[in-house]
Amino acid sequence: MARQRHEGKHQKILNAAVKVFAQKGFFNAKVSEIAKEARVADGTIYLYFKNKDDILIHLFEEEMEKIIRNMKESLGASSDPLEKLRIFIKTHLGLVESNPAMAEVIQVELRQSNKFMKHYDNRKFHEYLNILAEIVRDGQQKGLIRQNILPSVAKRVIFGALDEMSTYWVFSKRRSKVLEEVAAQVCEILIQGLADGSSSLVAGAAASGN
Amino acid sequence: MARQRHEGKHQKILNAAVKVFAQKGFFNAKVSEIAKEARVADGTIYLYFKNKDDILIHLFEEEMEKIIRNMKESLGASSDPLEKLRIFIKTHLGLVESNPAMAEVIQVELRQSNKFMKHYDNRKFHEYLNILAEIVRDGQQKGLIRQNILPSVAKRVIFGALDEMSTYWVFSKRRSKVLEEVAAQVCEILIQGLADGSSSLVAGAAASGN
DNA sequence: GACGCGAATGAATGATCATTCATTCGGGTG
DNA sequence: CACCCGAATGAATGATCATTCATTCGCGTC
Repeated sequence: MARQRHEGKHQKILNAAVKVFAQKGFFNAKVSEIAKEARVADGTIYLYFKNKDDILIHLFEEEMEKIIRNMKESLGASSDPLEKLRIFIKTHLGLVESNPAMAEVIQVELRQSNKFMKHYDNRKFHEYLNILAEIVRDGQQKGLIRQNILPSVAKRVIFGALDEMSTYWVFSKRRSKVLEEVAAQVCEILIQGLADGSSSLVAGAAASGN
Repeated sequence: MARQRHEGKHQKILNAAVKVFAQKGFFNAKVSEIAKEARVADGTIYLYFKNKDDILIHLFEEEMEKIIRNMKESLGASSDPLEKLRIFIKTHLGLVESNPAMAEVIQVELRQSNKFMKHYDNRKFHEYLNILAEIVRDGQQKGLIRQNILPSVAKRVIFGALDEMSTYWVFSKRRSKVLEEVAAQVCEILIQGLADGSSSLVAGAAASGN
């Protein structure tokens, strides 16, 4: 059993960290708690990570990598930009639903990280945002999204909306089915908001009158 | 000079705290630094606040109160819900522009506060969000906003979008004039997104074709 | 079965701060 | 001026952890 797969403990520690960080927040989390949760000695943590910050950084990096890969794969299913937007939204909220603890950590600590780790520049997060910018740009080229909107603004409007919805959902204890319903509404608002009204009927999200 | 106006030091400490929290984040801020910034002895802080958390709570409470009062006043200028939305967006981003440090603290620590102060329930923040919900509800009654959107979802989509834009703007050092331009774009997206397309021409935000 | 060695342990260390409180300050009062 | 009292001070205290490292473990090898 000894001479463990290196990956084994590394991952075990990260999983424990997600749990503890989600529960107490990064700053109130004790390294010794993470160790306990991972069923590992305090010192062992330092064989796998430089320090407490380093744990958080790895959490981000590795999780964002998975998320980005997964998102790109899901998006591959369609070539229609508006449809892609819908997929993005549903996938994002779906991820939150399937791993609330991770979502909580990423949401809350992501903000923090801007300050307490001035050097860590968060490339991965920007890569994620830029998937959105790309979709918007593509939509503009195809005349489906209004030309006068800056993709860099749109990506933040979309992400911000999703993130705030997630926060709400993660913190409200009613982990009901509603996230599905919420996702649909967010789609409606954002897609109708971005769509170029001059091009005939918009994909179908804005079903109402018109 | 002694026997200071009580209010005097209370406010001086809060102002110092905003500066320090914005710079280092709540957890990395030392009480002694706040004291130094406020030109006050360490112990003096404890004559005005119960503890470090208490400083942050007062910051929230008092600032949100001002913001809410100010926002409600600005909104009084119009009775058209879509126009009100525009006003809300511009006012919110205007506040961020005029007090970035405060915005930074509220944005970042607001999230945190959900965790590290389980008891502090943040009524003020919800009050702020509910201004948005009210506008949306009103718009629905007047047939200007789509009926099938839950105000509770809309308020978070709007707030989330604004908040993310602010984060971006606050952190990017280019404090240029662009926030004005950005506000306009956010208005366009959100107003077209919420508006009931079946009612004739939408207020004017979505100028394009149609 | 004993030796070697990387992995793991967890008690001890040392720094860092929030908070306290004995002391001082300074102006108002008689 | 002498006294009072609330306000302010800041050095000292005590807790809390992150991190280290001397020691132990346990497998694989001969």
